[in-house]
Amino acid sequence: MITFFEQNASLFRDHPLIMEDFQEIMLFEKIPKHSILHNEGSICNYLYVIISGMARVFYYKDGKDISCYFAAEQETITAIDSFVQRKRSKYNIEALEELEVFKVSYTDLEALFESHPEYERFGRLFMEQSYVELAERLDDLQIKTAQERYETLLEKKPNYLNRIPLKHIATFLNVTPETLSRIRSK
Amino acid sequence: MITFFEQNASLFRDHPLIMEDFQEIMLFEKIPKHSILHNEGSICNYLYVIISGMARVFYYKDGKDISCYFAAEQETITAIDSFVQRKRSKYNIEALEELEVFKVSYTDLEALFESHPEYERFGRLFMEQSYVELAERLDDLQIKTAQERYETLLEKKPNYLNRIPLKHIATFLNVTPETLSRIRSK
DNA sequence: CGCCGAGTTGAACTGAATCAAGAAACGTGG
DNA sequence: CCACGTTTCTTGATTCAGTTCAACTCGGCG
Repeated sequence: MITFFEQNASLFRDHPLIMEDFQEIMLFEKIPKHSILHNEGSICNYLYVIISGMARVFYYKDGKDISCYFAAEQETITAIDSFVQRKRSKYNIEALEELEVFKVSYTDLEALFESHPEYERFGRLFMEQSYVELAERLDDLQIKTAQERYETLLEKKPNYLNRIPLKHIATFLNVTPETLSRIRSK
Repeated sequence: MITFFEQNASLFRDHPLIMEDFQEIMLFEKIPKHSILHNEGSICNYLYVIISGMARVFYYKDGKDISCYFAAEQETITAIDSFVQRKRSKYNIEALEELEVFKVSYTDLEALFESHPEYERFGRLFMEQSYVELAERLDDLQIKTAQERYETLLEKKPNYLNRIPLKHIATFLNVTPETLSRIRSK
């Protein structure tokens, strides 16, 4: 978890002591490769902070499996639609590698926000950061060619390409596996 | 501004009295049609809550004007990358109609968060909501055809189509004006 | 009026999808 | 540790959704 805080160090500038309370509501867990951490149609009650390993969020469109988010060490993952809005999720979460995570339940997190409102700040800054990253991905998808999207991913997240099956990278980039293969053979 | 709070009523369930402090830092402003509220390359210091009128966020890719966000009554608009991260923005904001807005400066908002940390909650919930909406748009862009993207917009934001020039709708949906025209002629 | 940008329509073109088939990598059980 | 079946990845040929280019219409505004 320390790495997670290092990663988000800027968020804690003003509240260096914040870690301790937060750590109390985190549960360490080992999760085997290929496990499904969350199933679509149910409400997602956990936010996972990844210590080691890799996971993805995906959903089904006309029976096809579409990846829409990956997370590795020091990153977080959850079925955001459900976790935040407390409704049934359209997303699934899968462990792409064996995972070591700290998980935080929605209930505990809410309770923490209630009892220690100073954590709200952390929550807000975290969401702001996430929003900006998502907006960048959307811009990429909106205007870049398949080739450019691949290059952007290579640049921003080089390690994804070694660790994630190409078929998932393909749907993430919104190309077919065939096209991705052709792009890569250059 | 009342409408803004009605729109986001759920956010205020727990803090019904929150409006008053917040209103103090809002400045009412009338902005003529076609004005540029924010220019790329500068830091965006304002969040605008729209009371009447319509605005858009856009940027340039290879000299082409690409719209990536629209906001109408009761919605908010800012150059999010810049407002949040305090860096030069890649985005511009333009009034598509004459606007009546309340604007909130970053400095005042930060000061409010500092002096009344209970507002952080509002900020967090607002960002969560925004994030989920953005994620939906990203999913649309990732897997839907031009036709489907148009239909989704029609369904979610029917009034956009009467009020926004089609060339902007086109770039927003990531199609050419020609394609949008053909889709519509059915 | 006449101009200019916005929108439409048609024809040719192209980036990426689809379909198909083979090669390589993976994992499971013997 | 190997054999075998399954899945993933590659490569080629064909097809198609959407782009590009070009010409024309319409509506607003000086």
